[in-house]
Amino acid sequence: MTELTISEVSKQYHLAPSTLRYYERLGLIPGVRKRNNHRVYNEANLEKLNSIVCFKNSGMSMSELQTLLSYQETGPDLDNILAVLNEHEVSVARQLAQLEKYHRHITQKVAFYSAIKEAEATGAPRPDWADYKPGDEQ
Amino acid sequence: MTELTISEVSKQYHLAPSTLRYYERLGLIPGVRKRNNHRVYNEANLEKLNSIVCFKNSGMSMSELQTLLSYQETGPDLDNILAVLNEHEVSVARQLAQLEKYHRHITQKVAFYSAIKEAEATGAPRPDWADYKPGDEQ
DNA sequence: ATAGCACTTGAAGCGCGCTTCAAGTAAAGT
DNA sequence: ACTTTACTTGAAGCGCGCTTCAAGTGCTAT
Repeated sequence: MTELTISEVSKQYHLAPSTLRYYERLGLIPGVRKRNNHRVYNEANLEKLNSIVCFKNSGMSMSELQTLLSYQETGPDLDNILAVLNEHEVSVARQLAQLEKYHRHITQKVAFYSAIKEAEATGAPRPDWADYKPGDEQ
Repeated sequence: MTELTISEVSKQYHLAPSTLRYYERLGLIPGVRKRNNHRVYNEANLEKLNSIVCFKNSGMSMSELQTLLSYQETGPDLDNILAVLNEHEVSVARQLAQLEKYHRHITQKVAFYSAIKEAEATGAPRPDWADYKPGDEQ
């Protein structure tokens, strides 16, 4: 039975206390109890927070999060939850693919500029970006 | 010798014309020519734009981009370019790892709620999130 | 000539996700 | 008794990345 204060949660999750209060205000962390008017976070609260961090950091907006979490309160409304989750999964898969592309682009730029530096040092001919440029497919 | 108008570039890159002008204002796309006071984008401009999109969408801020592109004008300043590029590559690699984790979390939630729906339909016992929850390592 | 269209500019405005602020409270330490 | 520490609240403010706006320019079609 873990019970944490707001500053403990803040440190553990790398979120400012103001952010935690903000999330609660939006209705994202319902049912946070208080002792002497100070917040006390239980495991259920922290699990919600885990989800919030995951969804938010994977590109879900606050209002989408509100919608999703409202489906979990009322019912829970399995069909709507699954619809949102599936849609978000697709979105994250797309982001992953894009980010991998960008990562390749960046490593190629690193290789390119390293090659220029090499050439500069050895007096060899300047390399051509065309030889490094990522393919433009899609 | 490709030459595109602002609205053509806008469509091709899925960026509003106002965004293209904004980037230019920030100094991110230097040397855009004008014909009858209308912008004409050449291949060099578009290549810069490609880089901007890549770096921006992989989490680089506008001011970091300004810094990076300033290193490319003056010199170019290979050491500073490489420093920024290497740092950003590390950042993107981290983002990729995190996003993969989030993706796993989300697919597990999908599986969990699908299992609940199944159980609801068949009258089987309700599944337990503990059996789906991603490991909390790190 | 006159209208319409595609652009131009500088300045102001906007939405999101927090953050900061001033003022208050309640328990613990000296 | 008084201070310190750790929170509380509602409201206002902020930074980023654009976007919108009003007013203007110059080419083309009727």
